[in-house]
Amino acid sequence: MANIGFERTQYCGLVSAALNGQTVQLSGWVQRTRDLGGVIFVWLRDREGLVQLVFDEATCGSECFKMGASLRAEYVLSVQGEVRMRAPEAVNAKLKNGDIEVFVKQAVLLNKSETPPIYIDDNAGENELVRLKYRYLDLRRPSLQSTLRMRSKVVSAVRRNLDQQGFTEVETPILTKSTPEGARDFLVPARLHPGEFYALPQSPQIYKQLLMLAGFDRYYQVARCFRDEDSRADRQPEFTQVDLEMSFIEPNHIQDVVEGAFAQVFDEVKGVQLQLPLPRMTWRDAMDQYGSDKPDTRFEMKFVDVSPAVKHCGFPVFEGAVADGGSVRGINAKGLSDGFTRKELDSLVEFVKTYRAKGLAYVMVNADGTLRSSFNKFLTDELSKALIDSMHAEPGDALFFIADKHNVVLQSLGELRKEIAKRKNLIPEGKYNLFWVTEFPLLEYDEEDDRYVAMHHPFTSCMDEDVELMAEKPGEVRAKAYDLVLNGVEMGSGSIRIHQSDVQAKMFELIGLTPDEAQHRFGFLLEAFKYGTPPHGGFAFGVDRLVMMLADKDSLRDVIAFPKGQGANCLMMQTPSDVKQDQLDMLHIQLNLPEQKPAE
RNA sequence: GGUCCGGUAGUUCAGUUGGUUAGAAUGCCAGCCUGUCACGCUGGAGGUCGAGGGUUCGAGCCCCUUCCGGAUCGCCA
Repeated sequence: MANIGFERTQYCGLVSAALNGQTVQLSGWVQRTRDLGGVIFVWLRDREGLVQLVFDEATCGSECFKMGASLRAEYVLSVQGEVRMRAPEAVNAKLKNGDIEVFVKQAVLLNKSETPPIYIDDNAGENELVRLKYRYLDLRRPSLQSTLRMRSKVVSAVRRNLDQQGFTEVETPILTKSTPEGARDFLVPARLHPGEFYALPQSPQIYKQLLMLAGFDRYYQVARCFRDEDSRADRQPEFTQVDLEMSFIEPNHIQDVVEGAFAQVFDEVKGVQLQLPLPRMTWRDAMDQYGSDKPDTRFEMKFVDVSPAVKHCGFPVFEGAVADGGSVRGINAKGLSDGFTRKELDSLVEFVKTYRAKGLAYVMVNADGTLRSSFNKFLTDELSKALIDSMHAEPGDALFFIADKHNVVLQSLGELRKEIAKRKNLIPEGKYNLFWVTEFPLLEYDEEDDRYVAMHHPFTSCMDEDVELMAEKPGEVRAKAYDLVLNGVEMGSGSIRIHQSDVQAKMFELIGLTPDEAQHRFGFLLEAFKYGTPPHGGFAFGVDRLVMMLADKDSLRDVIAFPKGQGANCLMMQTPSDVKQDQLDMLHIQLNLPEQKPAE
């Protein structure tokens, strides 16, 4: 067998009828073989797709033919051969290039493979454990390949867009300082400073503000961020965001920049033209109408506050909630009065209970105008009229109500709204509702700690018109903070920052940091702010989530090459892992592990 | 920290009321086959039923503990 090397002339998936009659060299992995005895068909795969090889003894010679018969799945192969049209009856319409095949003249087996534990096929459904353990094989799948290529295009589009708008990309440290607010930090011991630790950044927030102070004016970074919190399908401990910051800027201008970048991404990656400027919705409206600061506006079912109508209705559950300072709100599932079986309704009751709602009340308006409800005993003529009027209900509608404390009502009814839309297919496909939620509260009350905490982060400035509220009603102060929301998912958030040292100090005080603590944690920042800090603000959005939405995936694992599992671990590398005692000794770290159960 | 789902052949799964030697498909191995394309045909190998303990004459199945994976509430400024 001649040594033909392995450098390709073409990608397998790109061989087409246009190359008919030409000799090509292809390199890739064996997808599948069909040995018919006298002729062997082999699908060869590379990043661009498949092509059918034909091993015919008359064309390739006996030695090569014998090798062809020994091929197995995932063997690495390079072949030289002639592209030929297939006979019309032999065309495979399922292959992109199923009208041609490559008659092998020479071949070299570059590597063998063990029988792989997973099939390299999008339709195969191994469980997550196997997929993550053999991630390098999982990544051979066309869907993961195309998603990661889409991700690369997204980041490229963002970079080009921001570069064009005069931004400078600056890298900031990964080894940084632990911050008391917010998520748990990942800590890194400092060998040269026994007993002291770096923290991995939750975001480059402070660095980018210092870059504004330093006069860069427009900064961005594709930044890796870390949070030591429990994972979810849409939350990884390690993630990537596009982080940007601008000086001498108003919120509208930052939003313009971000919109421009998103428009370019949607255009280049999906061929979708976004209508700019994007719509705005205040946080208050979002909460009142959808019970969420990241509403999914692809479908209706907006909230109606029926508290005034039911204040004295005689139904203890409704009356009680209002009397306790809570509320009663409802949604109208149009035309679905017959859409729910008894069992489904029960499961919806259970569903809202996971969000701490005590129950779910419903009224079905039958086609003939009669009513079926979960609280018939209390549903007087007067109450039904009040509810039907407030909910704008018509025959055929299904009304759902939750009565509880405000935040419980908002969250549980908001989740119910989404759940009903999902179950009843009320969400239109291929729609991208991208918009801003503005005027977030500056602070929210943390009942557990009995203090206010920053809703966005403690560097956020408040709206000028709300400054006077600060002293007496801090909970009502609105921030110059804004989120970007896509189809009910938070894409990113930003704000105008505090740029005055005294205001920043006051903010730390407001969220319960003693002056000593503030000085210890952020003294450098308070000092820096004294040296001519320009007004500035910025934004950051999650690359992983954006790609997840664009690629229509349900899990971040599908858009990250080497993701962590639920336990923030890596099944492939077995991380985290223990370390040698001398490594710990060098760091002056002594383990204090919980007692192991004795092995039985 | 809580709740729920799952763990049986390399893989995806079935396994009835607790009852003989734990099955199917696919993959794998061997043989046959010159137009397959999820090739076909014949034969074969392949199992710590996640682990430990208990109940029982008898456990994949019931009970307890535990490990692993996933979803989710809390948490995630």
